[in-house]
Parts: sequence; structure tokens; C-alpha cells
Amino acid sequence: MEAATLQKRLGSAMRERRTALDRSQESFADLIKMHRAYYSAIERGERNITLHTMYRVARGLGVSVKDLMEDARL
Amino acid sequence: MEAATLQKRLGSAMRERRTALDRSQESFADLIKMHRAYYSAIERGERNITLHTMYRVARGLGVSVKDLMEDARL
DNA sequence: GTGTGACTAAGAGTCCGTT
DNA sequence: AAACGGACTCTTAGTCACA
Repeated sequence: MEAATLQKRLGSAMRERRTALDRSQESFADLIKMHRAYYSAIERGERNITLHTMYRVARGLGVSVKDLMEDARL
Repeated sequence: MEAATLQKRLGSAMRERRTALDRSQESFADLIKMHRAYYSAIERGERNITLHTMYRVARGLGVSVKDLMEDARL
């Protein structure tokens, strides 16, 4: 599978989890101490993020990294 | 959780899956077209790998990324 | 509230050889 | 068969101003 496809699937899964929590990108990015613009790029699937970054997002969403992978079918 | 801990957990999960398949690091690295020295560092938990790299390893092991995360309790 | 281009520092990832 | 080192290139992490 293409790298861009992987990233988009994961980004979409994150966006769905975040909106389900009724949080804006900005407030969520603040919560996990990440820059708003960077988090935006992740959700759009423009970043090939590392394990550590995935973990930070997952924790902020209140789920495990495994859960995100399952959502993203990865 | 510390970045180093995340990496070690994932690296160990990969190592267990690989050895269960009776493959050397070298032959496995060749299979997924990755350099053996780099793959060795991943299993030792010395690299904070990206989504794309996780996917390549998971595919080589015949499992999903989700499966690896579950093994690693992440 | 979100998207985007441009930017730098740090680290991911490759390739060589040696132990 | 696996660990480790140096030297290298490319991309991610992270920030900013502006749309």
C-alpha cells in the first residue's frame, strides 16, 4: 500500500475520534501539546508520523494505538 | 510513556514474530527490502519508526499493524 | 476553526565495514 | 547470525505568518 494511503486512513480515523469528542483541532492540539498546524496536517494525511507521535494522539483521544489502527484498518 | 519504552515494546513484538517464523534478521530485512543494520536497530528499540515502516514490517511478518500494536500492548 | 507554504533542527533511513 | 560504528541523504517534528 502507498504511504499516502496509510497516512490518510490514519488521519481520517483520528479526525473521527476527535470530532466524536466535540473538540476543535486547536483545543485538541493544545491538549496534547502539539502545534495546531502540525496536527491539522496529520489529520489530512500529509504526515508519515512516528510511533511516538501516534502514541501522543492516541492518549489524547483516550484510546490505544491499537484502537486507532483498527479504526484505520491497518 | 517514554519514547524509548514504546520503541522497545514494539521492537520486542517484532522480534518475537520474526523468530517464530524462523527467519534471520538479514533474510527478513531482505524480504522487506530494508537494510539489515537498520532493522536490527528497530528490534532493539533504538528507532522511533514511522507508520510506513511499521506497515512494511507488519506485511513482511504476515500480520496487520494492529496485531503488532496488540502484541506490544500499545 | 482550519488549510497551506516555507522554513530549520533533529532524527529516520541507507550503506559501508568491523566485531 | 546479530550488534555496532561512521558517514551520508532524506524526511519528520515542530513553528510561523497568512489565507
